[in-house]
Amino acid sequence: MLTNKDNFNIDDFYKKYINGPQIFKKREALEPSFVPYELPHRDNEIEQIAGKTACSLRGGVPSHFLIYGKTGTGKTATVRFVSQKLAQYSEERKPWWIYINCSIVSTPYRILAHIYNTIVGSEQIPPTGLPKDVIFKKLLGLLDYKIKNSVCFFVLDEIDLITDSKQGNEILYDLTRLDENLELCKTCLIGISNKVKFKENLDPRVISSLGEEHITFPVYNAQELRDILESRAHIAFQEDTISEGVIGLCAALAAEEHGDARKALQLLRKAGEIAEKNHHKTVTGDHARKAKQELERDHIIDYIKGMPLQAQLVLTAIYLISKFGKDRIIVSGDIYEVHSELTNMIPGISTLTRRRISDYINELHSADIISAEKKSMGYYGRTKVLQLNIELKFLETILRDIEKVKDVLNYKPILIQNNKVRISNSTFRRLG
DNA sequence: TATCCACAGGAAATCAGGGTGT
DNA sequence: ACACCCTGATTTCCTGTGGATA
Repeated sequence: MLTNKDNFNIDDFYKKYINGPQIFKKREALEPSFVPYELPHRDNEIEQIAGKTACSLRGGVPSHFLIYGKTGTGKTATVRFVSQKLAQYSEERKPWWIYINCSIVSTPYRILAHIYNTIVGSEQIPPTGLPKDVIFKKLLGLLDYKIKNSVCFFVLDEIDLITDSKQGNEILYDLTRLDENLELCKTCLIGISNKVKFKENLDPRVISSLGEEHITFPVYNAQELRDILESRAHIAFQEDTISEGVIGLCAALAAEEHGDARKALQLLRKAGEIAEKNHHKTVTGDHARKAKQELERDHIIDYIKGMPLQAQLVLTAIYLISKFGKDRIIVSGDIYEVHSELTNMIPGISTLTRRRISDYINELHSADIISAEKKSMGYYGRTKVLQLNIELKFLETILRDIEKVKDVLNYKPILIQNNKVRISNSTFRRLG
């Protein structure tokens, strides 16, 4: 990271950069959004999706279906790939494909607005304000008017993110029933999920129209990952810039964690960037290993910096307890207390309830920043015992960058100051 | 063995902040 | 100005629970 601390000269930097070795030819080819001309090891899945959607070429209506598979198994890329091919073969009845990433477009209103705005090509529906049913009616009119005699595919990526709420199920139900209210246009819903068991909290009515047919994407093994990297590297890098074995190494590193192709590609890109930054002519195994470390760090940093302030304060509370309470066991009650102390010290920040803190703890847990284990202390109640999963020093550097947090990083929480006894329970004494 | 602690975590309600059309 | 809409964050209310202790 470049800061303006010593003598960084931006002119020199750019000159050096321009004259330095050129590694990339087409960096975008390593981005997740890139749709390649060929998809290695996905013939089977391509065939299945093509099979399910082909009837649209002859005016038929494909039935809704689901796609399962872990992250980085090529689900989205394959759908995009098939959709592009399909478009080549449909001259009169050009189908529409509308992609909705439920992690971004996450509410019923916004899903409807997104579909509408995508079709008209401008932001006609404002981000909020209108009643849902009004948009729904407008959308029906639009579909019939604009997509006459053709099929509109809705691809809901990360669909599992909306199915745990009542309204999420509502909107899915509405979308699967669109056709009943349409005269000329037909629709097909494709749900993509990386959780296999997400059907559990799916409305039975939705399952019956969406969940009966599905396609499952298996994870890639190391050899398959290698093939994928090989073909992308060919597009992305200049000739002879990748040294022997780098591709295999990236594939192997990514295969360690369930064969995630997105990660493998990221790794390769990062390795290239590291080489480029250091003005090396070729990408080496060292670059790849370094890339792995940096990616992990970057991910944690981005995640923490992107959290809401209250969540950052919860993490800070955990940080302070770990820092000052050597060997002390961290339980949720302690976090609540320390968090309350912190919010009282920082102006403009409200104190939260236990319930809310509990949710934030869960979020940190599922982000793997902390580990948490439910534990019973018998007569002394039940709680969660937590532990930081990242290094204290590293966490400190991240927290230091957060404006409202950095001033409290040396605060010694009260419950640690009078270490000997906990007032309302003896959890500490018993466990410590 | 009944009790009781210190929470976990689900469901629904509330609030504030961004909007709408009339 | 007014009545109403949607959302995200949070609170309120609540039921459930493992196991040491009385």
